[in-house]
Amino acid sequence: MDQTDKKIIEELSSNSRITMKELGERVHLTAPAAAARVQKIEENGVIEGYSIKANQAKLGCFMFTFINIYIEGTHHLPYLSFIQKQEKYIINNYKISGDSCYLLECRFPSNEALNQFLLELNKYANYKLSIVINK
Amino acid sequence: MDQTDKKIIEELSSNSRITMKELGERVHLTAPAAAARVQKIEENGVIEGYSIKANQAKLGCFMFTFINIYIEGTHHLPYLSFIQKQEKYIINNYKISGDSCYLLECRFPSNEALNQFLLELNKYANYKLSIVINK
DNA sequence: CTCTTTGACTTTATTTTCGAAAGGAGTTAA
DNA sequence: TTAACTCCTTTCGAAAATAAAGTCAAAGAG
Repeated sequence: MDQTDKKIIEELSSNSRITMKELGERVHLTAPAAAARVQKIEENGVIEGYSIKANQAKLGCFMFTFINIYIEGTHHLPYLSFIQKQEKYIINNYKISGDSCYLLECRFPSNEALNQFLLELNKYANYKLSIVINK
Repeated sequence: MDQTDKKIIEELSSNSRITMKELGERVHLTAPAAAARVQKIEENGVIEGYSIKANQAKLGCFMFTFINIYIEGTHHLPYLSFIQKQEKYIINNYKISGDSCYLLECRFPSNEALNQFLLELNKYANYKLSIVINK
């Protein structure tokens, strides 16, 4: 993991569909050399996958939210199995140290979907809702 | 934006370095047809970019945090210009409705970097720190 | 000091993919 | 019917990826 590898990760972060030839040029390598490095970085688990940045609003999900989860006592399992079933709304469930137990990153297609979700969620945990206005 | 387009976005979300030929096969199209659709989706702004999922811990950033930002009064500009200068640590700055004004998503390479950042941050805003233990 | 090994790179050659162009099928409307 | 449009496939030359072979420098052993 030298400077060239870091540059490769930087370049792929900003555009992962770049060709190996172009990537090579940007880090002063030939295409095969760049491809070999990328493969090694993948094998080391530093690159876990290739994805897109999608505009959620244009995909019909105009509500982007963070939900702090508060669970009394030590029975986290009912909550955890609940959110596993709700994967279509949930982007990430962070276990955190601090005020609350978890921080849920979610998106919803409508107010109704959000409302329904919160009603269900309330059976398992208390929450504090934050709606993202802007990035 | 029909079912095929949604499938394309799904496939590219899970692997954006897939070839147009393979993408086409997965959505029952030829390579040129798939490429044409992807281009349209890009032009519509639904796909904003192509990126990687990098393992932050293996990149040497073992502290992943959320920081709730509280600003008294209406002078957000000093804070906003401060975080623009701190881009190397900051993944996202969400403007939110709810308890706090902003939610900062950050990663730090060390406790010292975090400490230094918080000392600086405190000149512009009050905060509440949450450290991510697990995803 | 010389020989060998190793690792990272380049060069070359082959296979695969891309991307532009042309054309066909289905739909809509005059 | 014909024209215009959309969306697709087929075709083919250009570009990129990939595999294989060769180069070079550093490190270690005899």
